Amino acid sequence: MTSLAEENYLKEIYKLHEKSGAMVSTSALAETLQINAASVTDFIKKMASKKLISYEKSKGVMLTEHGRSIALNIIRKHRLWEVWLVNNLGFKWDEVHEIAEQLEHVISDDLIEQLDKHLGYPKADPHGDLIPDAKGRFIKTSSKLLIDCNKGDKAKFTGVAEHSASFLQYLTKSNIKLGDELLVEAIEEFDTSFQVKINRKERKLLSKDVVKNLLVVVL
Amino acid sequence: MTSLAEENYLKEIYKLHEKSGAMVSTSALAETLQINAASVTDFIKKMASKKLISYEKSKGVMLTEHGRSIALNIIRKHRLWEVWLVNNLGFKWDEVHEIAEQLEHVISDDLIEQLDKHLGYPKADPHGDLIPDAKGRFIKTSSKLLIDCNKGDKAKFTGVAEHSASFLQYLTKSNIKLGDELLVEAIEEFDTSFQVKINRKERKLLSKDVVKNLLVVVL
DNA sequence: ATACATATTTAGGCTTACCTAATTATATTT
DNA sequence: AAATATAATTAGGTAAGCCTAAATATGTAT
Repeated sequence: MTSLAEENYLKEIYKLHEKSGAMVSTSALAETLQINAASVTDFIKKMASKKLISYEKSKGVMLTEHGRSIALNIIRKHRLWEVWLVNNLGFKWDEVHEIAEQLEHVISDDLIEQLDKHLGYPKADPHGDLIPDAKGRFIKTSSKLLIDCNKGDKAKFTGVAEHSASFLQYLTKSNIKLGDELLVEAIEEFDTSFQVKINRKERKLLSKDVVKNLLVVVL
Repeated sequence: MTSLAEENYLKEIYKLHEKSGAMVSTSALAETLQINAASVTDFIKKMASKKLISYEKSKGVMLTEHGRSIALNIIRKHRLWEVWLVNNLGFKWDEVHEIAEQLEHVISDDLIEQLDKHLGYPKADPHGDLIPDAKGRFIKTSSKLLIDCNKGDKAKFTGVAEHSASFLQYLTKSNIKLGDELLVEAIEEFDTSFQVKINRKERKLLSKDVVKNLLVVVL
C-alpha cells in the first residue's frame, strides 16, 4: 500500500513539522532524506495526488490526517524496536537508530501489538521519545529544555533533543542517564554553561550545546 | 550490496536445489517467486554476471560459493527470527513465515549475533529446520521421512517437509508436536496410511500425505 | 525423423524512485 | 525598485525489476 520511500518521506515530514511547527520545505526534506531537491519536488507531487500530504507549490508540504496517521505508525514501530534492541538485546542507546530504521518498515499489525505487549507497553524509547499508541495518541508530558530552566531548579532528565551518536556517547561517558535528577546550581551568563548536581552527588559543568539538548521535567 | 530481489532469488535457488539436487530451472524459480519466466531469465543473467550464480543457457542455474554463503545467511536470519516470534512473542508455528520473510532482509551482523545469543543459540527453527551458523555450517543429523520407516520403528518427530499453514494447523489440531515419540504400530499397504502411537499414549491414524511430510530420527 | 508441446529466451515496454542541468520563483540586499 | 542570492520547479534521463508477445530451444510422442 505505502512504499518504503513514501514511509520515509512521511516520517521525515512529521519530524520536521514537529521541530518548526510550520510547513515543511522541499530543501529541508531533501537535506534530511539525502535526496536531490528536484527528486523531492517530483515525489511530493505524487504523494499529494495520493492525499498523503497537502502541497502548496513553492511553499511546502503538510501531512493530511491520513499521512499523519501513517507517519505516527512508523514512528511507533521505530521506537518500539529501539526499546527492544536496548532492553532485550543489550544494545547501547547510540547503536540502535540504523537498525530500527530498517525494522520500522516491517509490516504486520500483529507483530507490533505482540512486541508492544512483550515490552510491557513502554511509554518512551531509550532516548526518552514518546511512543504513540496504535491510534497515534501520545501521553501528555510537560518537559522542557534544561537551557530554559533557572538557577535553583530541580529537574528530572527525561529525553534528548539531539540524537547523534556523539552526543549520546558524550552523555554515557559523563554518566548522565535518563531519569537522573539534575539540580541547577549555577548558570554562567558569559557562555550559558550550567553547573548541575546530578542525583545529589556528582557536580558537573555542562556547556550550552549540552544543556540546550537535554529535555527535563521540573520537579 | 545485495538487493532484496537478489536475496530472494538466492534463497529460493538454494531451497530448490536442496529439494531436487539438480540445477534450478527458470520455470521452477518463476513459479516459487511468482515472477514471470522472462523476467527471471533477465534477472539471472545479471546475477550470473555478478558471480552470485552460474548460469547455463536453457539448462538452469546453480549457486556459486559466494551466492551460497549469502543464501545461507538469509536462511539463518529467517529461522532465527522464526524462533524469536514463536518462543518470545507467542506466535504459532503456522503464523511466522510471512513476518520472517520481511525480517530476514534486515541488515546488521551485530543484530543477528545478539539475537542468536538472546535465543540461546538455537539449532533449529519452530518447524525443525536447522539453523546454519554464521559461517553457513549446519549440525549433522540423521533424519528421514516417517513414510520410509518400518513397522515397529520408534522415532522422534523432528521436522516437517511441508510448511503450509494448513499442514501445520492439521498437526496442531491433532496434537502432534516436535519432539513427540512416534511408534509405528501398523502400515496399511493399500493406502500407505500409518497407525502410530504418540508418546506411548494416544493412537492415531496418519494418511500417506501426512507421513510423507513428517521428518523423524529413528530411536 | 517429424510433429507437437513445453520451456526458455529475446525484444520492446512500463513504473518507481532517483539523477543533472536549465529555468523560474521567492527572498534579501543595495 | 533593481540586482542578486537562494529555493523550487521543469525537462529530460537512468537503473532496477518487473511485464507481454514473439521467437527459439528442448523434450516427447507418434
